[in-house]
Amino acid sequence: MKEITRKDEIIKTAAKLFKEKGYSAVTMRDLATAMGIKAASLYNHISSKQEILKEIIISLAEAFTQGMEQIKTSNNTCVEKLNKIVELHVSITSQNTFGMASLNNDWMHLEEQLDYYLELRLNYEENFRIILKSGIQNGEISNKNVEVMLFSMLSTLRSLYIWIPNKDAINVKKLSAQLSNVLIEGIR
Amino acid sequence: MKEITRKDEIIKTAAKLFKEKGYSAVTMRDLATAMGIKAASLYNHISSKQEILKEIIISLAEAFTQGMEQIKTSNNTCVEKLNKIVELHVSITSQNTFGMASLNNDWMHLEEQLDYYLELRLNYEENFRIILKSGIQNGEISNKNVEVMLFSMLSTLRSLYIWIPNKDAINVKKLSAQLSNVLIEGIR
DNA sequence: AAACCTAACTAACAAGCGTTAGTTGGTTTT
DNA sequence: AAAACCAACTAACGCTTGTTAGTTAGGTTT
Repeated sequence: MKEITRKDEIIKTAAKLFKEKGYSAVTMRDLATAMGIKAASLYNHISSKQEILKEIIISLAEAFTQGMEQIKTSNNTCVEKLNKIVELHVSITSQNTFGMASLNNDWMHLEEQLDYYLELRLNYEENFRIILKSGIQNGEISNKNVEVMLFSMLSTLRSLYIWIPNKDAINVKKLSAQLSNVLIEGIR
Repeated sequence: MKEITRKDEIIKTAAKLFKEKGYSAVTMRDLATAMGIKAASLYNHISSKQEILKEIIISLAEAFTQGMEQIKTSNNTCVEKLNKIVELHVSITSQNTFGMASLNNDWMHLEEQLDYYLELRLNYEENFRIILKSGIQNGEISNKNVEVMLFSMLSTLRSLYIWIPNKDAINVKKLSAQLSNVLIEGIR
């Protein structure tokens, strides 16, 4: 169950390269060189370049969807839910900064799975929006433009992959708390 | 002085395509088709694909540098300076959402100009950081982690290109005010 | 010992890439 | 009317792309 297959290694290496140059600029020969083998040998483990991208992006998108589902069905206050969302992003991102780059920058190169990805994303954003709106309604959150708030928070959370150092040594709880504080309470 | 050259049209069209698929995934034949001509004809106006990217990115990076220079030498309060920075981003982005996508996503594909771009970016971020720090020092800004604040604000401002509708019809002042409010005062 | 599996290899393919050379017809300048 | 310029064209180049076919050596299972 826990063992790392050769395919996993290829996907992980690919994610690293995709982060640096983007999906389109990374060739199968680049990837093979990084793995220390020949390009053709990759195809003993994966069926296509596209499959690698799909594996990276869809698994992450589904992790976010699942995390959001848990948060929305919890009976926390809206602000607590927002805290949990921040934590979700910090947690997932710190465990896979490379993959998050693909999720953010290369999703448009998905082929078969593009519609599915877009559906997940739209759903995620809508759940986020609902939390903000009900927070305004019950007075937890100040009555400002919802779309501006949503955009601001999501932009920051989506950019975490650029910023989070690439090690598990990161303190998820602490960083999440600092981020939540800045995002929710402002900087004044 | 004001006339739009054929080269300008090519660069503008290229920026639009680069936003959709990224620099590497856009071929000179794609660009030619979008212009209604053949790929070879492009070379009557530009010297290389790389030159197009350079023109898009460097002109924007220099616009930000110049804007920041004016803000830092003004004698406004730090919070007012932050307001001006937000306005700078909204203003530049609303005038060139396509180009901003390249600036954010394709800068690593610059060749000769990569070092120069990185220098401009580092300088811009440092000036931003100094404004935040002096705001904390004189009590205008709450004493939170500077890097978290900087990261949060910059992430949001850099993502504007995804969000701002692609027309000049946008009300720069109004959107800037809303954004500043959310970023500085928070959402509580 | 035979059969199978794994993970690499060499060689090659057809398609697509950025770019160059040389040409053409229409417009503007001399 | 001649010369120069502009902005397109056709044809082709050498190279790189993702991918396939077929092979091989070593380890595991039957």
